[in-house]
Amino acid sequence: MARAELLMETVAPEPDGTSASCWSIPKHGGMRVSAHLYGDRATLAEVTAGETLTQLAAVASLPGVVGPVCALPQVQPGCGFPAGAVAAFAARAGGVIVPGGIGYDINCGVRLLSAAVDASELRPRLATLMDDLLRGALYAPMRLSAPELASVLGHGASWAVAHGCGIPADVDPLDWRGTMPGADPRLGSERALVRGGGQLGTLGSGSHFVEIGYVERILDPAAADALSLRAGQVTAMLHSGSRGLGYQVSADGVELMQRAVERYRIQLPDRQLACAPLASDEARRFLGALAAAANYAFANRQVLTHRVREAVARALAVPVDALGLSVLCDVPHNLAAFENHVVEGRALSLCVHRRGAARGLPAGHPDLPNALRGLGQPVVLPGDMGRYSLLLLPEPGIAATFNSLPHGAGRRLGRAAAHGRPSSHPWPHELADAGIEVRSAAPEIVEECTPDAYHELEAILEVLSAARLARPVARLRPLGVLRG
DNA sequence: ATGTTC
Repeated sequence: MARAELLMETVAPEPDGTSASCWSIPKHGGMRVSAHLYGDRATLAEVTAGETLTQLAAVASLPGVVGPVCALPQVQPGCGFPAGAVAAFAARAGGVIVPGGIGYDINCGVRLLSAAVDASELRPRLATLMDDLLRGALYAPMRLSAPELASVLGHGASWAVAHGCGIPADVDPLDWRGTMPGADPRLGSERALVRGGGQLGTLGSGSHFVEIGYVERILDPAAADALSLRAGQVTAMLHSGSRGLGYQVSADGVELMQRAVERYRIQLPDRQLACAPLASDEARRFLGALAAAANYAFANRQVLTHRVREAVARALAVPVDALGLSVLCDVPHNLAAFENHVVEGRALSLCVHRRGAARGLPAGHPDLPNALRGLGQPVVLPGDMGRYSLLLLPEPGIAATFNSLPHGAGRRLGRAAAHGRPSSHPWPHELADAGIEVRSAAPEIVEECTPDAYHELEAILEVLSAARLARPVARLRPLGVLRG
């Protein structure tokens, strides 16, 4: 059957009045649960044209899955498991852990900082700042001894704070306060340990970035006030993960699970969805390594935060303390974690996999720190470096996605497709004209980041608002971008 | 995403 015909038969607005912002893919073939797709008609058309629909159906057929499998607006085909998708599994129902449902960059995420200083103060020093960051934040690794690395893997962001990178309050807004529980510092792989020893405090390449910007517009004054956000103030956003260590843990995990699939005789629709029962020894080993790699990423973003603070302070010739550059949020988007959810009136402990998807806890959630209990968990939604990003707050409807949001604008064009663009698109000169300072070790990376390679954030926001997943609090505008 | 093929 042609894929378009399959979609015509299986995707339809729900009878209970679900709007065009959420589409249901009913169970068919081997699916154990339905899948929900959040998006406008254009998103639906993209999903129809590619592999995403098949991949969603494959994920929805895995053992112990608790529906619905959710596809967020920027969803795209991934390695077996779509990027921008969420799937939850119940250990008691034979649920599994799926390394492919986390992604190769374990606990890759985006952190947002906001400063007490105004953008007008920074603008004259911007070029100097970006040159400084290019030298100091892109690749300036800390060398860790084996015991030091073990401590990083066990303690995450707090290790970095205890070693001079930041202040204790930095970890307050972080999930698990920056220390994911259950970490096994042995990782189960010597190679992963070797790779981790020399990369802490490095940004990474590809889509990883540091962006210096400012609050362009407040969209929800009461929420912005509660977060001490005001128009004009300097922001810093950084996107980085667990580097070679996380990659190795993930690759080791896929290999481990491919053996587990045979051992437990799991029927797989796609080899890349290799998995093991959450109750198995294989899962126990992988989950320990996963938490350790997540902690490495938390520590990495903390070290990078320290580097950014030092560079901004140097640029303005003020002490670091005077910047008030505080952590507004730190949003992992490649992770799996055990969480309590209520599904069809039943309280369940679920292992929620978020691949290219953020977690956003709604107001009142018991896992929120006291300071955010009444407001909900702020989530930054990065756009592209020529336009803007958004700060969001979860809305009550977010329970429908297991408290998940998209992780950014998402690529519309592949990185290769963004190369060799016609001269009618004089990117990146447009950025210079707009006063945005771009730095990268590799010029072709900048070319890959042309705004037309990304989805419109506005269209994503419309879907999030219509589905009552989140509301916008502030719009952030870039001033300078360092691309890995 | 990734010492982009140990």
